[in-house]
This record gives sequence, C-alpha cells and structure tokens, in this order.
Amino acid sequence: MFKNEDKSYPIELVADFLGVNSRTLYYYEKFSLVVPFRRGRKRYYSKQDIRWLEYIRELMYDQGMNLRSIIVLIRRRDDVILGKCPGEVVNCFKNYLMKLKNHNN
Amino acid sequence: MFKNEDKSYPIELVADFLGVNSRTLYYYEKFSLVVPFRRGRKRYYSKQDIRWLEYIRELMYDQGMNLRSIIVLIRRRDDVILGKCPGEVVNCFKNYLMKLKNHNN
DNA sequence: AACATTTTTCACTTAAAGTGAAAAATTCAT
DNA sequence: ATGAATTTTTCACTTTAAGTGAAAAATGTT
Repeated sequence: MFKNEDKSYPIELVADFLGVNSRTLYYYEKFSLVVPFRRGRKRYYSKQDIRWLEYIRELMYDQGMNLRSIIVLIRRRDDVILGKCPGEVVNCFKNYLMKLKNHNN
Repeated sequence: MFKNEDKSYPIELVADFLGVNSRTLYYYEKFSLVVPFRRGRKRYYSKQDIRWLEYIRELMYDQGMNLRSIIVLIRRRDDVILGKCPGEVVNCFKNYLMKLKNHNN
C-alpha cells in the first residue's frame, strides 16, 4: 500500500488508513495542517501527506497534544517538531511547508 | 513586586498575580509542571517558579496549547520550549528541570 | 436528466482544563 | 491546648476543542 511515491489517494482511503473519519481530514484542512492536491473538487493525498498526517496523529492520539500546539510549533520554529521525529518525516514536513507556502501565494 | 530573587510567595498571591485560581496551580502540580518549595504543608513559589508559570500560561492561554503538549515538549527535548522564549525564561526552565530531578530522587 | 460520489453544514458527543463550594487538615495566636 | 483562620483536598460542575453522524448541497459522469 502507498508504494509509488508520486501516486495519490482519495480521502476515504486515507482516513481509513489513519483510522479517522474523513471529516477529521476536512477539519485539519481548515487549519491548513494538510493541503491535499485537488483535481476539480476532489482531494488527492500524496504519500508524503499521509506520512505527515500519521505523525500528527501520533502526536495527538498517542501523546495527547492538541491541534493548536502543533500549529504553534509549526509557526514558532520549523524544526521544533522535527527534533525527535524520524528522518523520513522531516522531508514530509518540509514538503508540507513548501506546499503551504505555494498555497498562500 | 517579586523583587528579591530568593524570596518566595504563597499560592494565593501567585495565583492572583497570574490571574488564575489557586486550584489551577494545584492542578499543574499534579503533572509536576511546577514544584513549589514547601515548609510543612504550605507551598512557597520562588520568583523563578512564577516566571516559569507565566510562560506556561502564555503558551496555554494566549497560544492555545494544552498541558499535555507542554509536558510532551519537556519530555522530548529540553530546549524545544526554549527555542523562542525570552532568555530569562531559559534559566527558569533549567531551574525547574533541576528541581524536578531532585524531587524525583 | 439521473445517479453516484464528494463536500459541506449542523448539531451532537467526548474529554481535558479549569473552577466553585465545602469538607478536611493544618497552622497560628492567644 | 483550643479555637479561629488559613491552606489543602475532594467532588461535582462548566466550558471549550476535537471529532463524528446524518443529512443537505454540490459536483461529476454517463
């Protein structure tokens, strides 16, 4: 699953994989915590999006952090979150920041 | 107020200064977020305790972070919180960590 | 146009953070 | 030492963010 790097996946499949409701992903998107690619109205999540979301879920579900905290950390210091997170996630994060930047012109 | 470095202050006064209920400080203590000096049963907060608490309040009240997140950050990486916080607070934090260490033998 | 799929909205649930009130414990002044 | 005052603890309640169910609205496809 999620083998090909440049492949992308619809929201239901991603939500299912993460074990959350798809509404949760819409919810995160409100805060720009994830910015899926869109063709028309439909959302497509890249493999990196999914890894990034997995990390957010771990921080929230396993560690008990809240959304705001993650947003604050992102705002305050790019590498805060990356302090102790697996190297692979670092790339997802950087990718996410880039996307975010493009997204806001 | 809080002029002398080695002076300490009772809970009600500190709570009042921070604009919180004293119950909130007891609550934080449950999570070892602050470790006031105790003579008998009574708690005394140092000036550094108060600065540390002020910083926590700012993270929570102003930024919307939750207790868990602060605890996670402390656990994960000593200097995470200190990334962008005023130099003075750095000392409070180190002091807090030291206290915490002594406190848990 | 009709159907299926995706998105959005609304209202509800759940859990953490915080607090009020009162009981229990402790300290202090006399 | 005793009673008053203060501090601590407990219990139950309120508030708010996070998340979700259900249904309405929008969109795409044939």
